[in-house]
Formats: sequence, C-alpha cells, structure tokens
Amino acid sequence: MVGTLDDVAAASGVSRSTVSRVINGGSVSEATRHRVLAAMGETGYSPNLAARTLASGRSGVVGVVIHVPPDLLFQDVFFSGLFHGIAEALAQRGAGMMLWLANLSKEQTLERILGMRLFDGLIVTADMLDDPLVDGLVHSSLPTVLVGHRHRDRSASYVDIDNERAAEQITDHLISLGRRRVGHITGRRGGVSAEERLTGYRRAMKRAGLATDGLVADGDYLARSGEAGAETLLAAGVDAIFCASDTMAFGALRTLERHGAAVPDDIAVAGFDDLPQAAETVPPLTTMRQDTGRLGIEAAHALFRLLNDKEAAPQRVILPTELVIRQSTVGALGSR
Amino acid sequence: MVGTLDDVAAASGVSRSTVSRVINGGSVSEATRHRVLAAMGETGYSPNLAARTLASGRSGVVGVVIHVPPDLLFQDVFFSGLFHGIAEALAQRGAGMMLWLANLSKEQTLERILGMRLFDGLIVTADMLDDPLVDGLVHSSLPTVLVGHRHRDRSASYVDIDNERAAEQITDHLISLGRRRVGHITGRRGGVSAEERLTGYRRAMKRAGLATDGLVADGDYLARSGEAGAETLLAAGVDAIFCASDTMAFGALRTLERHGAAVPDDIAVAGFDDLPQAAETVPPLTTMRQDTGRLGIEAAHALFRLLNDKEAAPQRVILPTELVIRQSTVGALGSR
DNA sequence: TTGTACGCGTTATCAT
DNA sequence: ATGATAACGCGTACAA
Repeated sequence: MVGTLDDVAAASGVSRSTVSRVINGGSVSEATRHRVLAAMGETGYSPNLAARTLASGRSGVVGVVIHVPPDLLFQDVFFSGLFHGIAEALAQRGAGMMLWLANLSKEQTLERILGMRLFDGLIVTADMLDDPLVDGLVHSSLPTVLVGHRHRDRSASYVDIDNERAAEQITDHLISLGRRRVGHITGRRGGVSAEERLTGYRRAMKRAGLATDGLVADGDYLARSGEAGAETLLAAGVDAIFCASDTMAFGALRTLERHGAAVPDDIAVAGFDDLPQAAETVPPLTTMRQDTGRLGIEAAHALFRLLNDKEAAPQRVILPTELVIRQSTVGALGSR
Repeated sequence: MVGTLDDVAAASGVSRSTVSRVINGGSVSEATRHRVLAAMGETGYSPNLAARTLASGRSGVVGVVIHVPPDLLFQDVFFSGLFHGIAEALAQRGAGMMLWLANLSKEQTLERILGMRLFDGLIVTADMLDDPLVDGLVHSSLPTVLVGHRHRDRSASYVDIDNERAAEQITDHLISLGRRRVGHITGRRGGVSAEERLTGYRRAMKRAGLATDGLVADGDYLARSGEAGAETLLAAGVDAIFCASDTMAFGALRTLERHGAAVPDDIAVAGFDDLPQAAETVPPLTTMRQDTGRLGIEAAHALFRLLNDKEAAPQRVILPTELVIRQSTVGALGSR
C-alpha cells in the first residue's frame, strides 16, 4: 500500500485539496506545506497516474510511433539514433514513453493508440508517401510531432532536414570536381527522404546540363543494396556515385574494390549520414552529416512546446546538414 | 470527442452497466448485445484507459526495463534480439509497452516506475551482480519477470539460459579436440552471464586437469575487446580461445589473422550467441546458439501467466542452448 | 490560505 | 438479464 491523497491529508491534519496544492503548486502557507511534505515523506506517497490522468486529462506519457520492422530499428542507424534522442529528451523532462513499432498493422496500431486516450502527445516517424497511420494520427486531436514530413503535412508540426537541398549540394560537389557521369543509388523508394534526395540529385545534374538516364539504381538504405547498385552503375560507366546512405556507400566501396576500380581516381563515392565508420573506410568517405539524435531531441522539445501552450502554432523545425569532404571524392588532395 | 460509456448507453437505450458488460463479457442477451455493438460502431467508442485502470486496477500496460546505455541496446545483439521478442509478444497479446532505458539513474528509474502505479507487470533485465533497481522492482508488489537472474533471485520469476553449463560444454568441445591451453575472453565483468560463463569454462578446464592461469582476458562482449583479448592470449601461448560472445570472436579472428595465426590449426576459436554473421566468417565460427528473441517472448508469456493467475507460482524458465560446430574449431574435417 | 463538493469514465456490487 | 449506485484517486471551481 502506497497510500492516497487522503492518507497524507489525514496524517498532516489538512484537507485533501491542500495536499493536492502542495503537489501541484497552488498557494499554501509555508507552515502547512512543510507539514504536508513531511507526511508525504513518511508515507512514501506518490500520485496515482490513472487517477490523475482521469481528473486532469494529462498523463505525462507520450506515445512514440516508429512503424518499421523491429529489426530495422536496430540495423538502420537513422532509427536507432532518432530513438536514442527521443528517449533521452523525454526522460530528461520526466515524461514516460510508450513505444509502438510495426508489430501490428498500421490500422491496428492507429486504433490502439487513439483508443487508449492516455497520451498527452505523439511523436511519429513519417517517411512513407502513403501512410494511413500517420494520416490518422495527424488528424486526431492529439498534439503530434512528425519526424520527417510529406507535402500534405505542411501544416502539421514536424522536424526534418532538407533532403532535397542536401542531395543537391553533395551532387554539386561531385560535379564541381569535374565528374560528368554521376550515378545515384537511392534510398527506399516510396519513402519521402529517398524521393527528395533523388529529386535534389536530378536537379543538380540538370542545372549542370548533365543527363541522368540509366544512372539511377534503386536501393533501400542497407549495405547489400549498395553493393548491387554499384554493380549496376559500374556497368553504366559512371565516374561518380552518390549513395543516399553511408551504409550503402560502404557496400558500394566493397563492390568497387572487388572490381579493381580506384576510388576516387576512377570513381568518386559519396554517402549520406556521416556515420562514425565513414571516417574509417579506405578511402575515408565524403558524406552529408546529419544528427539523427538531435532530430529526436528536437522532436521531443517541439512536442513539449505544443503541450505547454495550447495556443502554440504548429512547430516546424528544419535541422542543418553539413557536407563533410573526405578522400573518397577528392583523393589525397584534400588532406595533409 | 470519442464519447463515453454513457453516450453509447443512451444511443442504444440501455444502462451504462449493460454496455460495460458487453465490452467485458458479462451475460447479456443476444438482442441487446447486438444493439449496443451497433451503437458502439457508430459512435466509434473505445474505453478510456485511465478510467478503466482507476476502476479495475488493471491497465493492460507492462513496463519493460532495460537499464543499459541506449547505444548498447543497438550495438549488443543480445539486447536488440531480446527487445524484439518482448515487443512482439506484448503486441500480440494487445498489451501496451512502456520502455525504460538507462536515461535516468537506477534510483530515479525505480522511483518513477513504482510511483506511476500504472503497470500490470514488469519485465526487467537482470545481469548485474549488484543492482538496486532490480532489487527494488523484484521486492515491489508488481508481478515481475526477470531476464537473467542472480543467485538472490532464485525465488523470483525469471527466464534465462544455463550460462555455466553452456560454457562448460563449449570448453569441453575444445578440450576434446586435444587443445590444452584453452584461453577465455570474458564478457562484461560484474555481469552474471559473464561470471557464469567464466565459471563454466574454469570447471571444464579443472575437470580435465588443465590450468587456467594467465589464460583469462577480460572483455566486455564488444568487438574491440575481442581484438585486445586475443592479443593478450596470443602472447600467453594459447592453442584455443573461447570468447563469451560472437562479437568478441569476430574481433579475435581479425587479430589472429593480422598475426598470421592459422585458425583452427594454430588456434581454435569459439564464440557464443550464433549471430547470423557467425556462419560467414573465415573460417565459419563454432559457437553456442541462444535465441534471445525467444528469451523475450518467453519472458512476456511468463508475465502473462503471472497476471492471469494471481495464485500462480513464480515462473522459472531455462531456455536450451545448442553447440554449433563449424570450421573455426574443427577445420575442414567437420564439413563436406 | 483553506476546505467543500463535484466530476473525470470505468468497473463492480447489489438489487431487481 | 438488467439497472442503480457506490467506489477508484485525483483536480478544481467555488465558497468560506
């Protein structure tokens, strides 16, 4: 038995409401506050979340929805970094975290989450172009922050990076080095980030007057698709490859090495993410740095802003990315 | 507005209690049940978790406590597999999952979890010899299932493998191949699994009349410590190395290759876990298979048994492990 | 500053 | 089989 508000009230000789006030910060005289606090210490009282939620409508719990196959959460650094950031930020603010992965269908997940009516707010990954789960959540009455966003989410709250611009920038870098047949290995097609990076790549190529026919290979962000993509692009006779993820770039490097193609002399290679390993490859990988942990933290903070101010406008946060130039594109020139 | 029990009652012309009965399976006539169900469909009603929890004392939510640094959750396959299994099993049973990692101190975590009084039960990893968090949770009034267990947890509910016996078995295998100076690279010292595997290794060696002085190198389950440990053991002149994890074995193999030591001719190598990559190393790795996903599933099932039967005895589940013999210990002999 | 009284949405007990 | 009605533990107008 942990006791209730009434127990504390009885123990300290005041009414229940007074105890409630010292907990929630109402105006209480210093003397009684002291007595109540003492009583709370003895009984080891702590408020019942269910009762408090029922009475106040706030639970202090936020739902985190990452509807991807659970193993992807661990394989794909984007998700693990993101998750890490969210967990940390929520814990710091004393919020509970309820997690939903892709163990159920999107429809089931949606129903359960909205049905519970327990959460103060939601953090949801939104990378699929067509996603009934995200649609349902965004249009629910719950304060929701998306990680990533589709065009239709323009009026929602979200945190994201500018994928298109980042891809354009890294492609520009390749072109500025004199590369003309720049290939691209995409991320998971149908995903917003993949499509936008592809768009950015295409735009840079077009602006430089370069064709992209046959220079795009579909990937899925994972290493094996990088190997396969490089194989394809090698046959297409590229002189540079921009991979939509570092992980794919690692795979591409392996393929190129197996084929005896020199990097960057024959073919320049660039990735996206700046994973820790990107600095350790041979040659070290040029890439676009993004901080996925920060993305998670910002998502949590945006949500808190929404929760603390009912009138708050939708929160939209675009985090910066940074081109990190290493030897996989500039050879030894760039260093020492 | 999602509506309340009263709304449904009004819409279907029955009392609130009757609606509650059709939801929770009381005895209701087929006719009224039908009307109520229809009304629920229209209003899109779904019960309020907080209210239900307050009234019944059951929330349908279980707390999952994996108090390790969040990045370890992703690096260490033991945890990711475990987590995966737990998430899947809970989702299947329609239970919500609230997750606690090491974002707060153990004391803070303990306080928050017990303070909430929202969970029906708890699943907690227990690998540290001295862990106030686990102690507090086990001694709380909440039904709790441990993953792993210390000696002092003998009377609690847990799922685990027999680490000591498994280590003994794999060491026996090495000895049976004629190896005499079998070294061991341990897991995280202070962890139950690491200590027990060490004990099992020592026991097998002792029984065979072999000394272990200078043949034990401390590791931490991760690859780098495997490299370092192999370095040490190489200098100690071993003819076999049993690593407490596959990940460390991968590191050890790299070190041995760098030193030009032939595996298994000069030095036999064995791991623990049977990760997917264990079959892909050169040579393929002999190892002890354990199914960490299954461990998570069993933990969830054990908890459900506890929840469904208040009188249930403590659940104790020891999952089997399996010695998988590959070329890293038997060379080409074992195959084709 | 403090206390009273009601409501939050359910479940559960007791009549009927 | 069904319907009142009392908890469940807390927040909060409102009154004092």
